[in-house]
Amino acid sequence: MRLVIARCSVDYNGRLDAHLPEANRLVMVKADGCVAIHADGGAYKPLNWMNAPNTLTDNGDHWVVVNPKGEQLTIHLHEVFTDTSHELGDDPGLQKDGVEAHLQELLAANPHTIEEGLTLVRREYPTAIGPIDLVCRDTSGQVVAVEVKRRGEIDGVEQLTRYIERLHLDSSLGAVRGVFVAQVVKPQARVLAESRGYRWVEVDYDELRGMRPDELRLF
Amino acid sequence: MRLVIARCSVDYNGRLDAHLPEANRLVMVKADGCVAIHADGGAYKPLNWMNAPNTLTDNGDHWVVVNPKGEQLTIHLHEVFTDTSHELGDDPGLQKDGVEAHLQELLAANPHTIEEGLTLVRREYPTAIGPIDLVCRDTSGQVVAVEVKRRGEIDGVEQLTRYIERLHLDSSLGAVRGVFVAQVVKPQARVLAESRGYRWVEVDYDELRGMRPDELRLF
DNA sequence: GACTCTATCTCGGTA
DNA sequence: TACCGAGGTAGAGTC
Repeated sequence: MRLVIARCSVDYNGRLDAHLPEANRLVMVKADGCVAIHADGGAYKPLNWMNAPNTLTDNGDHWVVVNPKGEQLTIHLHEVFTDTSHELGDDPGLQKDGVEAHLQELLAANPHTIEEGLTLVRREYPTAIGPIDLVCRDTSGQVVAVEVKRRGEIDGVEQLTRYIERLHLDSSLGAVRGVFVAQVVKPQARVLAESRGYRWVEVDYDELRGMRPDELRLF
Repeated sequence: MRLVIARCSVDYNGRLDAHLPEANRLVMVKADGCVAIHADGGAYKPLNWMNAPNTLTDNGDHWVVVNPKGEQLTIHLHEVFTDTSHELGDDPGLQKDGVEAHLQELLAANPHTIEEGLTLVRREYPTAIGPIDLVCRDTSGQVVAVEVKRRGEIDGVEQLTRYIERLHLDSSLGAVRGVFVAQVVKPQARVLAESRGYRWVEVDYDELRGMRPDELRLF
């Protein structure tokens, strides 16, 4: 990793055009070739960047970084304060817990928390346009398509709509009902879900995590 | 900006739980307090981070960063290789050109480029499910809902569909027609737009930019 | 390679 | 502040 502290100006021409006036910044070049220009604030996102794969040409007072798509980043170095390099080696990577996949697992193990009497038919039910998070049956035997989100927003309802359209093509399933499940369902998503005739349900992640899968046998 | 190169391990507990095993990395602390841990690869995104506002407690061999929401980042420093600080000062910020907002402005000033005789009723027309980019009237007086995208893809057509559904609830507007506008309309989006009965139009950004708003008086 | 969907998305705007 | 939509979204997984 190469770290350059410099007074610089930057131009990006690619998916859009962007310009950075002259100022002091950090230019970071990683081992995989990707380049990022950081100001001394503004979260983790750099002001400008170019991801790998790319080619960096060092012309002394300015660097030109181009990628195979023809996007171009030009860094003018007006004054270099420090320029250091460090060997970091490979990274073992991040271990995550608590993302949507986990929520979906918990709900698959406890479908009654979505709706009393609901039983799981299949998780990741395959369709031509992608897998449906959960397919269940209710107490009356009707098929219920469930879309799970961590945060329930409008495009999740669109997703559910596409899946239900798809299931309706399969006449063997009969009428299919939709349920939209999330930790939080946003107002706009509620309106849209209701207008499409879907129930929406908010679930508590921590409560679910505390449950044993066999709790459903109590019902 | 403080830059620490160190062998470290990291734990994040907040919106999810995440753990980074011991390895050599860059720890970046910006003037606004935000912290980012970078490996020597993997684009510009850090492995772990904590945005401002937060408070950093330096306990020597480990740092604890907490934010007002109760999220917590713990950085264990097993071996520090370098630890440098740099005064960068404020950044003038990025100037962007060519984003959707700009395209929408240009089209609002020149609705006739979407369709001859079209006149603007309102930009960012409010509905319960979000604002419609442009609402216009055509020469026959019919209301036309316009969705503007930089890149015309399928979800833009879905968005337009939702808006038109919504406008149909308002009987005072009469029948509403839809037009999908983008610099490039992808094949799948064309098909979907046509099947829903919407026109789609590709516009030239550079040409629009060269226009004066008063050009529409010529028509 | 193209498509789909998640994300500690980030970021900016607005009510 | 919360909510909503755009993004040079990036990145992972699947087909």
